[in-house]
Order: sequence, then structure tokens, then C-alpha cells
Amino acid sequence: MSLGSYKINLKNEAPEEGEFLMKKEIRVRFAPSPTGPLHIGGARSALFNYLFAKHFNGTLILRMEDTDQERSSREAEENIKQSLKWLGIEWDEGIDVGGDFGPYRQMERLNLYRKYVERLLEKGKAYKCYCSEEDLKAERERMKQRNEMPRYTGRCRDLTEEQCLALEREGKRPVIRFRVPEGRILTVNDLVRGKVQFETDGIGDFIILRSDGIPTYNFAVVVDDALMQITHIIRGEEHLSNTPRQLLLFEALGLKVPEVAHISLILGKDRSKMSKRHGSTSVAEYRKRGYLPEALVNFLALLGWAPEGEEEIFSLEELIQNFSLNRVSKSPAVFDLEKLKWINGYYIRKSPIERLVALAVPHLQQAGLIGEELSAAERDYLTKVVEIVRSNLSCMEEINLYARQFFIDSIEFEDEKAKGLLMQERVPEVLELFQRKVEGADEINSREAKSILKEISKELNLGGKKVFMPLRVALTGQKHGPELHELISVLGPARAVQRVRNAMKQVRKG
RNA sequence: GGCCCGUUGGUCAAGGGGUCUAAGACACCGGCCUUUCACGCCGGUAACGGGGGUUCGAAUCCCCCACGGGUCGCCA
Repeated sequence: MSLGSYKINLKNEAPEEGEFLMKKEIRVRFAPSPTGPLHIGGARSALFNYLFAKHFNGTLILRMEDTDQERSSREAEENIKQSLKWLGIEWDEGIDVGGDFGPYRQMERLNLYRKYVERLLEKGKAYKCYCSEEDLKAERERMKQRNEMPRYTGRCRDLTEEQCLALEREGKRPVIRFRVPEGRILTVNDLVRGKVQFETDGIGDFIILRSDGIPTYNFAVVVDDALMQITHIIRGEEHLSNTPRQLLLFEALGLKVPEVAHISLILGKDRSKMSKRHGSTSVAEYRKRGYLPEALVNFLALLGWAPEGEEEIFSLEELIQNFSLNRVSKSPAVFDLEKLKWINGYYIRKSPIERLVALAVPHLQQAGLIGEELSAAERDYLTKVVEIVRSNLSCMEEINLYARQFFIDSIEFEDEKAKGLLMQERVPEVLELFQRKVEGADEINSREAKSILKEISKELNLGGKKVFMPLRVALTGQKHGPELHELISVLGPARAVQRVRNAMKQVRKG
């Protein structure tokens, strides 16, 4: 893979074609449009850019492509930044942190684009177009109907100066279109796809400057990528078909074309582009549901990139070490929630308990299982609970499911079958004996609990399930859960006795 | 519809002419551990889209077809 090298200058000058320096610095960018929360696909693009940059000790730039004023918002920008930070993707240059190539919001760079538009206009490589949006839309529809390629037909291509003035006197505000050369074949050497070719005849003259003077995406990216001296463009496959337009622009402006790499899309379970109907799509949602950032990062990295060995668990640091565009897959990947859950569960099992407790608190509060303020004792209790249920969790959201039984006053039977376990023949004896052995103790550790259980089994001459299952149900209402002796130890004598007593009442009632 | 990209088990994927009677992971199934569940450990089922070439030999190279996806905006 060739790593382009650029001269770094501090003025806002784009390097002319062929202008190199020996110094090798990788400069990549993540350039989202702040029109919504950071999407899983965007997060993966950002991650790949980050890994690539850090692997080569390069620079990651965060730039906001906010030229769509209708849909852009500061709120979305905030969400994107927060999500990136949460994932551990730190940018070296750009929004908030600054840098020598700013500003990093396109709407703050308007005057920079003007110069380049002028340049094209002067050279006749771009022209003014006065067609109304409505006309063009209708025309597009007509062409679609007739199964023709829906593209601009070039009506204003050869307007004279006089004609332009006349139209402007009528009050028409022009857009600027780029004159696409005819009959050329453009070649791009994509770092993940290899050689890809396009014919310019398939591209209509496209708009580079809107009637309100704001540049469109294709134009702004080219100018910015050049001015910011981006060496590698790593982005989603949906941009592959924009590449020829950008190539043309780089060429017309006399700017050096960065290397490009298009990574495949992330699909939903039905193999169509991932969208809301496939479930959660934003990073923020996964965060909220109790996925750990390192798990999401690990999972996203594996979605489209394959490590060399057989290991699949990687920290961010290890990903940086091992990442390579050579091992990025060309084919789209289905987002497999099951695997994410597995990876997340893995990290949950490895996490320090304090961290898990902190993450569990909001979920339990929301479910009304714990209060706003926790006393030291409550916190202590919660810690023990988390400790014994953590192995069941695939995300922290599930804590409510497994921890519920430890926080409610009276037990709830899971189902009739569970209740039925209490109605068996010698259950009263078991419960009574248990109560007698536990009552009055300040606390019981799990070893003691274990031997108490053994004693009961021995003294009543009852084996196996006859002791364990009724007690489990009496204490939790559930047929499954953490090991009985641990459960008893966590619950503590007082709570255990109270629950057993309640259970006995139930038994008597039948 | 045009253009572009893709196609190895249910999913992510390794592989890049012979070592492929095709790796690994998730999921699934079975067993062990455990008088429950989970975790953990062990094992199993399961794949080169189809057709033509090239070659002594093709999952790997070429062509065609099929299917999937992307894109054709004063969105990015």
C-alpha cells in the first residue's frame, strides 16, 4: 500500500499536484454530517479511520459537514462527539480541539470555497445554471418513467453572458454546475476494492454551489480534503459512486488526489441497509442499554476487518497494533446482535465490580428497584448482588431481570410450576428446619450456607432437588439463579427467614 | 433502468492455483462441571450462488448468468 506523503504547510493552501515532501504523515478524517445521532455504520467508519491513523502514528481529523442547513443541528454534533469520545475514538485535530487547518465546520469555511468556485468559473470548467428545482424534478421523473438515466441534460451549459444577465434580471438566482467532460474513463485505485473505473458519460453536470452560495457535498469535500491535506479517505461504500465526481474536481482544481478506501456497508438481519426497523442503530442507544464501549469497538472492528490470528478479543490498543486496510472485507456485513451480546458479556465478566455496579444503578433506579440515594449498606448489598448475577448478563440492561428478586419485598412466583415446587410433600419440614438454622445469625457466608444445606439434607434424609428447589423458590420465586449458598449469603439471614416464613404461609393456604 | 460494488456454513469470516476430504468465532445441538441457570471446558451439525472456460490441477484466474446491495438530489 502506498502512503502518500504531503508537505505540511500552515497556510490554507492546498498542495499542488506533485508537491511532496519526504516526511510521511498519515492524515485521515471522519467527516459526518451532523443530522442525527452517530450511527453504528458511522462509528465503524470513524473507528477504521482512527485505527488506521494511530497504526501509522498519524492524525485523525474530525470535520463537520454541516452544509445541509435544513437538517444539521448542534445537538446532533454534540451527540456525535460524545459517542466518539465514549468509544475511545479521540481525534487529534478538528472540532473543539482545533488545529492548523481550521475552521472544521464547513459552514465556517464558506469564503474558502468561493475562491475555488471562481477558479472553475474562470476556466470555463463550471457554469451558471438557472433551471428551477421544480423543472428539474419533473424532468428527472420523466426520464425515470422512460427508463432513461435521470441526469441533468445540460440546458444551461452554453448560456452567454447576456442570457445570464437577462435571467438574473428576471430575479433568478443561479446555481453553479461543474462541466463534466465527455467520453472519458476515470480510474480509481481503491485500497480495499482495487481498480474501479467509471465513464464520465454516465455523470451529468452536477451542482457544486447552491443558489444561496453554499457548496454541495461533492465540492466541499474535495476542497476540504485538499486544504486539510488528507492523505487517505476511508469512508462507506455509499460514497463509491461519488468518487468519479470528486476525481474530476480534484483534477480541474489541480489538486492532488488522496488515496481512497471504501468499506462495505453494515446490513440488518434481512440484508438491507441497517435502519431503525432493525432495532437500535445509534451508538447512544447501545450505550444506554448497557453495552460497554470496548465491546462495541471490538465488535465493530470485527465487522469488516479480519485479524490475522484466531484471537477475536482485542482492546483498542491491540486493534491499533493489528489493524490493516489489507484485511478489510469487500462484502457487506450483517450486524449480528448475538455476537455483540457475546462480546459484551465477555467484557462484563472481566470488568471490575465497581464499574458494573455504577452501570447497574441507573437501570435499577429506572425500574424502581432501588432509590435515588444509596446508603453504604445498600451499596454493599448491591455489589454482592451484581457479583453473583454478572455471569448471566449480556448487557447491563438485563440487570433488572436477574437482580429483581433481590430487591422486591415479597417474592413473585415465576410460574405455576415454581409455586408447585412449594406444594410438595415434605417442603414444610425443609423450610422450618432452614428457618431454625438460620434465624438469629448476623450473617452467613456462602461456605456456612453450603454446610447448612448439607445438614438439612442429612437430617431430613432428603436428597437433591427436594431440598434445593423448594428453598430456591421460597427465597426467590424462581427456578433458576445463582448458586443457592451464595444467594443465601447475599440475602442474609434476616431477609432469608422472612421470605421463608412468607413461603410457609403460602404453603398452608395451598 | 444506467453505472458501480459484492457473492465461502444461519451470522462474522480465514483462504489468493496443489498442504482444502475448507480454519476460527457467534448462534445452534450434545456432553462434562453444577442437586438449578449462567459461566467455563470438551465435542458435533453446517459453506465455496449457477454455467462455461484456462490449467495436469480452481473456493482461488477469465467470461457469462443469477441474486444481493449501493448510487443516480440546490442530502451527505
